[in-house]
Amino acid sequence: MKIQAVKGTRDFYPEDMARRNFIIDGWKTASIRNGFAEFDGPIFEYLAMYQQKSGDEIASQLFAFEDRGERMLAIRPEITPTLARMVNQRINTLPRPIKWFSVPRLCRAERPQKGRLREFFQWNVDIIGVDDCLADAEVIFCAVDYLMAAGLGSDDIIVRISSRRLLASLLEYFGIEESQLDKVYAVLDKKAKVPAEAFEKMLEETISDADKREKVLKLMAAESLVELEEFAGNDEKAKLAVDELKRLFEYLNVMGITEFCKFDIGIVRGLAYYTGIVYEIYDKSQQLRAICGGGRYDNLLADFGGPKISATGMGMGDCVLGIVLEEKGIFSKVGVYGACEYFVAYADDSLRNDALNIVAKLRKAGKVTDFSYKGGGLGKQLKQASTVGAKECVLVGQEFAEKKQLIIKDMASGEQKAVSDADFFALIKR
RNA sequence: GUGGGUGUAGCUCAGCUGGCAGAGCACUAGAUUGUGGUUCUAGGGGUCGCGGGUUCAAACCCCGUCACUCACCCCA
Repeated sequence: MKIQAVKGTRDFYPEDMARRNFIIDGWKTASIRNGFAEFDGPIFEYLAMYQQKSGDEIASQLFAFEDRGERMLAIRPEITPTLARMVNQRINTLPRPIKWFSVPRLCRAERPQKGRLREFFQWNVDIIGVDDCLADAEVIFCAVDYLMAAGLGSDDIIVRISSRRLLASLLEYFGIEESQLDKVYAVLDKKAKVPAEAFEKMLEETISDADKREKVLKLMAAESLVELEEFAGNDEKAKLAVDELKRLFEYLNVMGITEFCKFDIGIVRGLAYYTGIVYEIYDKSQQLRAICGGGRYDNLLADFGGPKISATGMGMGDCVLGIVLEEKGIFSKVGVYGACEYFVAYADDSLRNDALNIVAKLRKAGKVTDFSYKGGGLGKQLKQASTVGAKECVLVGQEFAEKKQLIIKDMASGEQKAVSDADFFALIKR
């Protein structure tokens, strides 16, 4: 019976693994550079933990199972609940602000499509215990800092930023009832995804009052914060929300990433738990789904039985990001075998043990070293050295047997020189 | 959950009106027993997704089925 990989999963052959590591190493380095500490939790948790937040409907998209103790468990579809659980458990002893990151492997039983699989990696960066939008600015900076380090610029990506609080207060100010907000959000979220006519029709079905609808349409056309101030009028809540956004953009400006950032009132995000600033990062071509999404979720810890402490964070999956890096040609620079520093080749089988001895010495000196099991002529071995991308070859030939001399060959230039093995290892050790 | 597309060598795919199962890349070996990348030559590798039907004859036509994939729905 031929077994194949499960739908929506990936096999990571060495060349794929090189790309995956390129992404994940970049994430970790950027996180640490920005002052975040790494955490992780178990790969499965109680099913109830995810149901509690997301409802039964979401449970059908979980990989859930029962263990032998009749516990209902689920493979983690996100790590935020685990983060909330872990922080709550030690809330009184953790120094604040809590700046944590994680790169969990996650599973969601959805229909796979471009940029979305059933198993993937997601970089999460969170700041807990800071009310000020400076924390939001720092999370955004961290994401942009990574993307820049990976080789993407403001011509490639855009951070679209809005505020749930602003939208909620303005909609309320317009006279839309609070109970209707979630439905309206769902429609507004479609603004950039459907044609203008279709959008207006959807809005018509949701908001019956033509006057209110007109206001909402005008609001959605707003392109700057200045315009929003006019909408807010004298409404205190709306003004506060606009002020917060203005402060956020000021921080982003001071941090020098304004060119990446754009106010976009169409950013709503489907997730119910966002409470304030929300944002998504997109490929500039806009052909792909979001690379990254995040925002403020001030009720999260409380929802999981903890104190009411504010939090903000973002998540970035490896699937869409991988497509973008591929399209921009960034992956082509990621080598698979590039690490091999020395390849030791021997001219004759009688020199094999000498070669092996040299291999061992090089490895003990910390050098990435390889050699041929088969031997069979220098030509063969040099070919193998090329295949594994060796930088230099150490040739062990008759001159080694006679006078302990090695030939060091630079594989890029082809130049080679003879040195005594004592000199060679003295050079290596420094 | 809905709709489209595709299943042929390890990979990417060609295969006409039904008539011996193909190419490129990759792999292995040789040209080259003390010098790699290039080149040339040869070789290995197939349940044509699976099951049934039509036919003298099916990768090709028909029916069914499975898998993958793309787009919707949804998106924590």
